[in-house]
Amino acid sequence: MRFQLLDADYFLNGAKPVIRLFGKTENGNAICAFYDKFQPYFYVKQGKGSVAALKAMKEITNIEEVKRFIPLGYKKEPESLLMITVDNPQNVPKLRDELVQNGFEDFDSDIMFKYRFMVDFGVKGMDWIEFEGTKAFTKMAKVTSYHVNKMKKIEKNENADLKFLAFDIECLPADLKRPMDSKKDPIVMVSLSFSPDHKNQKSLVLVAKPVSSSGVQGFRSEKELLEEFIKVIENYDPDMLIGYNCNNFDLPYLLDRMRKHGIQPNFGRCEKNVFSKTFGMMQECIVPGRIVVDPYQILKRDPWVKFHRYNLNTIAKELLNEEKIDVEHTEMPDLWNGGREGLNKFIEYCRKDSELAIRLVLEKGMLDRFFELSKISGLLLQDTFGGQSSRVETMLLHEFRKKNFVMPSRPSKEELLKRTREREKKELKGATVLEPKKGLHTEGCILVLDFRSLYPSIMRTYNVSPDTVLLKKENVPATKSPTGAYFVNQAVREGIFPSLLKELISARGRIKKMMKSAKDEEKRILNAKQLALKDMSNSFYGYTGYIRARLYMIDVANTITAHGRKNLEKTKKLIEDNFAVEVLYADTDSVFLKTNIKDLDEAKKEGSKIAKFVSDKLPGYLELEFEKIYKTFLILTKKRYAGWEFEPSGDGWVDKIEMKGIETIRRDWCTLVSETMEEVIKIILKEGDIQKAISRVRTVMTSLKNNEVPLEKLTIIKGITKSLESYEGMLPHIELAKKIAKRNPSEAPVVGDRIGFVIIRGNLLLSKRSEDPRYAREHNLQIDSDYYIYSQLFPPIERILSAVGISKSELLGNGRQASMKEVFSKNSKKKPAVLKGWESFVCKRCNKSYRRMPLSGACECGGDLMISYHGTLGNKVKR
DNA sequence: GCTACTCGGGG
DNA sequence: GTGTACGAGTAGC
Repeated sequence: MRFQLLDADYFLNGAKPVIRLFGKTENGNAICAFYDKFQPYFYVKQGKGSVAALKAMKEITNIEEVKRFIPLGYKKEPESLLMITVDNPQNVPKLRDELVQNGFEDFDSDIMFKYRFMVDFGVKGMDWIEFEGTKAFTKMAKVTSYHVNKMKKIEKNENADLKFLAFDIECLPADLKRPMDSKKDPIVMVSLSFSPDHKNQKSLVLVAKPVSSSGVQGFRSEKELLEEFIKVIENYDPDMLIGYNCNNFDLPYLLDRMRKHGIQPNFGRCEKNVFSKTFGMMQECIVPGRIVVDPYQILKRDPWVKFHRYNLNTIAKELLNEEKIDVEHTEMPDLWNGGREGLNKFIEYCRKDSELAIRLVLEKGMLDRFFELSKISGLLLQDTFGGQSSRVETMLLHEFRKKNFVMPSRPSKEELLKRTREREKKELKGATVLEPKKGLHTEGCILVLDFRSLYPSIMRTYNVSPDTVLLKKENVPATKSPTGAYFVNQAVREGIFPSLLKELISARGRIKKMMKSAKDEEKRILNAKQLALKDMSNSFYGYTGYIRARLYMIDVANTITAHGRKNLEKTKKLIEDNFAVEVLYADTDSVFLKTNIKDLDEAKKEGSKIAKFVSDKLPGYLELEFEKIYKTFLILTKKRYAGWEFEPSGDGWVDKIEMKGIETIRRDWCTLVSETMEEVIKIILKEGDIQKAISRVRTVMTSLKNNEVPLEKLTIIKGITKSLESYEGMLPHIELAKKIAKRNPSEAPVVGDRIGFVIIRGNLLLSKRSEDPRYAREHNLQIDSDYYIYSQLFPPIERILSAVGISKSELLGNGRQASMKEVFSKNSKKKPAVLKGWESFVCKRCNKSYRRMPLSGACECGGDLMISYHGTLGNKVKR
């Protein structure tokens, strides 16, 4: 028999642990395999511990002396350790603690039993397993089950056919002013979406009301509804249970409501109930034998793609070009209690949410990457949704088993504290970021070159690894790192990290080659695989500096960044000494070079030439690559720039505006600001016309003054995070919330609401002049154009324009106007004084503020200028 | 500019 | 479950 491993756990048969593997066969049948011949064990180093005490412990079934390497620092020979076998996994923590108290040092003692098993059998998550066994008749699984005698991993690339079920609940709040309360507020609806179809239906909505129609099933009570929910899941038997934010909301809520009605939340694939665990702010729900997929959590943690907001509506709009049905949660009670029409709307609203959730997962191939991460790291699919460190550690565990290493325990509270304190003295130094040549660059193409996987290459080139660093001076061939640490040469021993990286990188190379001839489905999977490999290779450096890592080694982390800094310096020098280009900027692993080449193809040639030249002169695996061209480039500060990018594509070029670190969209800006910023940047980069950019801003200012901007574009949205009374300061949205509450107590905003407001004209304090846009329109209130110009529009626009030499007063039209020639002239040596950050020059007499010192040294009105910092006036400026 | 704290999603 | 868990953005200094 063969199956693909989806989930695993264990149960006790008397005192005997039985491993339980859940999976899917090649025919798409759910299956469960039991293995009862595996014993828990861990290692200790004797230290000051007493072996006699050890032998007296009755839970220990065997003690064996073994030789193992400990991967903290280079050791020539393995050490003598005691391998302790235990009757029951549950006894391990207690025993371990006792032994540690007794002076032993523990290893491999906090590895979950299922992973211990998988590692020892060389099986990773989503692997295919072939086994011999006999059919089992047991209550310990609800799917076809077997007792396994022999098993092994087999090579097979395809994935089994899986069943997906997405769900969404709707609750009815008893009190609209309070947050949802699972003790009081019932679940009135649950929608389910299936893939493939369930009984020829794509979806189903269960409703706690006696209504029924196609795709709608009514019930007399919440209790009956919940019981049916469990039945449908059991009946359909999905592998994946999908819900948007279901880990934090839907599932815990369902569990609470089921508990209230005395319903066992048993909708996994065995006798074990569904449960949720809380840690810190997060919750995670476990459905034994199935995989809980929460698209919200997956998207939120995705390091490659960022969204402005992560609510289902925004995400569905961005990814599926589809929106939720428009129902405010405050109208839910009315829809529920009103007529059939409202109820239908509510039902379809609910249905749509689970449809969107399942479509996100399936149409966007959201799980592809995690299937591959699972196969590479060894984690069960469910666990790949978590952090990077567990991926690294599980992969290491597999490698350690092969190479005779043991795994140190997770750091204790005390150890964490120690590390934090140590960190204050011996900080983790980061990468080099060169001070950029600020401003607009349009004279020639800007070449961007960067190092192909810099940190992995460094680790491989210099054999940097936790198990190759010399903890004390030793007489072995070793190389000194820029930090002064020594790492043994590869000939002595290839480090575990470099060797794993070698495998990951060469596997990625193979996959990328295969991708070239692949298409459609195959190509998609290969792409997911190569991304997962890249993800994994990039995790190793960060892991060594991650404070909770089992193999936390700050010296190793520091060595890596030190090599990176040295390498970047060397690269800069090599380029400056040998090519007629100017290094405008460099950050970590990339350099930005200004050329005088106008032609894209020629620029590309030059870029490749420089990349090759540098790569040839750098050691080992370090390789500089030509990445892209910017025809024009605007850099404001370190990490903040925009460029008109051209990327080679086939025979031609594709262009786009690329922005890094320059935010055009922020929650606390109205859309007018975002739009204007984008336009301004586009004009500057594509047309190189700063005057046009300025006049664009002036046009916006004018239309603000003339009341021509629609209120939607001026609405600022802020959330209410606590009760209105508990706000101490004056905040516009809070004052508005109070106003609304006074006008119409039934609409009073509550915690969690987001308030949209505009600022209207008047003599009151700013925060008192916030108004509901609808109310403002109905009562024909005028907006405060000055507020929008000076407080909203200007700060971000000014940051951009000041980088191209335009001051605020110039922008306002009351200062000297910079001519095109002047703006573009390369070296206007007579630079007027320019202040940093939020500083400005303010006239003592008329209060006019200047970003740059006027040439006269005084204000237009003749008044003295003062330096203002954060709005506080400081020293008088000498004329 | 830097640090501390808050909040996210869900109804 | 042989365990553990964040990070971006904003307010406050």
